[in-house]
Amino acid sequence: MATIYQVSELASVSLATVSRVINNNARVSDKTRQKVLDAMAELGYRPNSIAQSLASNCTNSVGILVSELHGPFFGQMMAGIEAELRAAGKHVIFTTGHSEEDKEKDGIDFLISRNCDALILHVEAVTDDYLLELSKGDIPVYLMSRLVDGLNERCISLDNELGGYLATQTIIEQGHSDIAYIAGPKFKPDSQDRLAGHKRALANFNIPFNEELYFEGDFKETGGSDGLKSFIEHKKSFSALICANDEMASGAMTYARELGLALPEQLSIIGFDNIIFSKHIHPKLSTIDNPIFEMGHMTAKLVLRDVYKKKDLLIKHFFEPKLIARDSIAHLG
Amino acid sequence: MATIYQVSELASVSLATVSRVINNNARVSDKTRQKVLDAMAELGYRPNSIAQSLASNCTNSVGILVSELHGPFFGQMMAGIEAELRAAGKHVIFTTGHSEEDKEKDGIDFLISRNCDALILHVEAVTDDYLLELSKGDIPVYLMSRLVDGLNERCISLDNELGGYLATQTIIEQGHSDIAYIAGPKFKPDSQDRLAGHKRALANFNIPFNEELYFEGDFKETGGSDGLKSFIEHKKSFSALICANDEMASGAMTYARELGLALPEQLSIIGFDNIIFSKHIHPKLSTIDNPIFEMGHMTAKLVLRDVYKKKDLLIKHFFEPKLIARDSIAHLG
DNA sequence: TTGTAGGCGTTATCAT
DNA sequence: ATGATAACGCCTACAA
Repeated sequence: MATIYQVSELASVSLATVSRVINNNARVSDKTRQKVLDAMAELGYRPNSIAQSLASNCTNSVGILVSELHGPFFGQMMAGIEAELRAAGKHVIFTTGHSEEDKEKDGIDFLISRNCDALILHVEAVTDDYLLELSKGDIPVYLMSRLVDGLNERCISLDNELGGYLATQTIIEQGHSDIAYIAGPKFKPDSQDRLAGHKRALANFNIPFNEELYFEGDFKETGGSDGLKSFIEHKKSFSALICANDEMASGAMTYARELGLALPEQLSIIGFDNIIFSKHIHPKLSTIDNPIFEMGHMTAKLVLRDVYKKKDLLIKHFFEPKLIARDSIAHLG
Repeated sequence: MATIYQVSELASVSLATVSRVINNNARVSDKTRQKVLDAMAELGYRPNSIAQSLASNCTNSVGILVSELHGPFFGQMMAGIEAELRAAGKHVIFTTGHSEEDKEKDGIDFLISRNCDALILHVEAVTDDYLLELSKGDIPVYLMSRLVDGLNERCISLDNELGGYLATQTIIEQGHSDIAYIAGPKFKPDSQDRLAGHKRALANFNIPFNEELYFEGDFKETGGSDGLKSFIEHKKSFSALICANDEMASGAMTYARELGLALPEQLSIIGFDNIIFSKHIHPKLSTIDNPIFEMGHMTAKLVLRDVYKKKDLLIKHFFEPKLIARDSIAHLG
């Protein structure tokens, strides 16, 4: 591999001049520049990015922590981030936190040790205090789908409360009042906010919240089936089921069908996230759109603006969910 | 940030000694080691991985190129790779190729420029010759789901031909002989092999291959619906549909239902890949299992063994697909 | 076992 | 506009 030194020799100029044409951040005469360019071409020279990083203290890489690498939700999120960053020549190091505090911290340490220029985190288990502390460090930290007081400028998030409200409102407006709710894990902010929205909608329509029609799921298919099973075993009666994400809605549907329930006639279901597959579930799932791909884009833009000093980037910190009405809700009465 | 030099001062030893305890690759007396360890702790020292990389010519990072970051297939693949590599302290840089030759090459260049220790590629558009040439370079290249002559030791792949055979055999054994086939894009090796298996099975059972019941899809939901639509518009008659992946099967099912077809009674469908959602499709999709998560693991192990010289790693280069029988195939006659 | 010193390939600050 | 030269933080012969 050719080095900058060999290029400078072949072009009969100094090291510094070659560096200047590489970064083109200082005036170099056209003649000299051409000589250098030719020499680089002849040698097939490529700058060594590691050496560049060491000397410039900038690695051009941003570390991303997601809960899982697979799954429709994180897939969209990563795709959004990568597309934007890659176009700017930055690269992206992914790691996982699996929604567990230790693993999240471990992942963050891992990313820090790689000298990332910035961190984009989708963390769920770690405390706000930890994040506040982390933000005092050398590496700027950005948060997706999580709002931390004092870090507002570093957060890109969805109005989950509104989403929760919307879902419940939709169900109520179709005439339902016996409504079951399968939430996500209690400790996750997304779960809490969606549930809060649900309760606000109920209150708004004067429907009491019924603990017996509440189940804490896991945001996976099993959460949906387990929840529905639990309601049924306890002989609860309800005409509609709200699931805090589409995967649980999907699990619930599969289970409902095993029970022989006609969907949506005997049970209306609504999900949350609008993952790609939700329109291929039968009946097509009504859900709340979560623009996670756009949010990924936006977070990347935020990093580009703040860390890499790109100009003219419009940042939107809050995204509004909206209803996607399909076929999984029946009108009652 | 503390440097190795400050640690050496505080511990009153030389730079070299500190380096030795960091890498513990040379004998250091327990007393000295402890002094150094204490000093590191006191300063909150962390080695600068960039400097380590420059000096040692090893970045501890492996570059991964996938077609897409989202999607159930690549999600599983990435998760498999990351889990294994992360456990070994290596990090992982992802980028995308979008199944287009230019973008794939571009992605590979991008990865190379980051001095990855190895490349794991899932490329579909680039030629074999290009890969052969690439392999002559400094960075070892590993291939997933693609077999290139001369690079066999660097490939981890699935017997797609067998999978294609299995799918078709299953359908035939249920009494079907009018069988439509929606393939993946022609240029993708996976598509070609699955189709080859399909044809072999037909031949084996003395069923002629019917061009009119063949459609080239795109491996996405739309491919399935478009294919089915095309068959129907041309008034072809068939009782079973084989899709070269689950996403197309899902798209086809959704469309079939829009047409009012009873599934599986009026149309049997089988997919390929066994993505997570396939069991939540209604009727539950029969399909061919593609152990892509395990293949990701295995590829990572291969890199660990060959590039990072880990011992005792058993490598399996070929994976066999197997049938997952569920509810989307009806017995005929 | 421990220390010395040169090198890894750049960037960046001075001069000139 | 161009050239010396000192960082950047670490690894690794080689020497002691």
